[in-house]
Amino acid sequence: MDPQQLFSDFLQHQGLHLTTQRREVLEAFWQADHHVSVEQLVAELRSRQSTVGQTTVYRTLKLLVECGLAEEHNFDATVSVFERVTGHHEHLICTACHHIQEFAHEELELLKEAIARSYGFTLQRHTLHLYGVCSGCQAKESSLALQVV
Amino acid sequence: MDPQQLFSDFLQHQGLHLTTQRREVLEAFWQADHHVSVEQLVAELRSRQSTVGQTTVYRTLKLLVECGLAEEHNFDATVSVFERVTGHHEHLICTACHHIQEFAHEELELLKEAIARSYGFTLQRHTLHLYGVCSGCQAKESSLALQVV
DNA sequence: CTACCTGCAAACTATTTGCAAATGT
DNA sequence: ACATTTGCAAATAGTTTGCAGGTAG
Repeated sequence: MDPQQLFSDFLQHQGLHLTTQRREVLEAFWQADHHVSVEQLVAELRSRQSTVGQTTVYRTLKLLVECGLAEEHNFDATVSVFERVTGHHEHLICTACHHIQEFAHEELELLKEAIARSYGFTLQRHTLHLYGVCSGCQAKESSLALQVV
Repeated sequence: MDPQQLFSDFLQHQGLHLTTQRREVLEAFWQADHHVSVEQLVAELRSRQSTVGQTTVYRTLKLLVECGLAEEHNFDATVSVFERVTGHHEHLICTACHHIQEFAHEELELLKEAIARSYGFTLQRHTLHLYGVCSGCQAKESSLALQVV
């Protein structure tokens, strides 16, 4: 479904207003990199001649999370990053270059359901973060090691 | 292996000093709840008549993470919590009462290794967080629903 | 004796909030 | 009309850092 439509419906249902700023934030967010921080999103908006304040970006992203269009992640850092929700997937995070590789895994989904059930938990959501070094950075590291030697 | 011994060896190897404060922090940390925030650990130390400052607790926990005795987690909150490292395990987090249930799962470990390998990643560590409602809170919620009705 | 450590206070950073003016329905 | 929204500036909260005096090796 069209995200603008979904957002608009959500706002109406909550008695909230669909403002120019909220439309601009969603549009920029939806077209930006898959993972953006508030700072990055503000920069993107500025480059689009939008004058939306950073406070509004924070508040709008919170709304987008509420209506299920966005997901917030912390990974390792102190800044939160937001990603648009399309389907569920997990993350492989390179600790060297901070590249994020997404992946989905059917078997894992089933496993996780079974585990939660066995502990009497009703699952709401989950995050699987695999931290490691990606192939590109491994190549760089080994050539660096040669130089040092 | 004895954690105090491991810590002592680690410090010596790094040319750092084993101070009274560092010994106290490790001891309190090792005996405290499985998951503690800095604030909780300081409170625990105070109740033991220790006068260690909170800055030192932050710095010592960082050292404990470096030498592999502690792990830092953020879960959903803004505060970091630290847990002592014994063996690897995952976390089920109750979003209602914030209870944390730990579990280990052999099959999952293998799966995760296979996934990382298939994307050319060399795995360093990973976190699987399952968020949901525990059985106790589900019971409370349903009785609450009856009252409202 | 020398480099490391402590703890206070101040700095820092990401995020949140109060409020007066502006805006959507 | 009227509640909601905006954006600035100020507050907040967790964590980090500078520094002067103290301590381990």
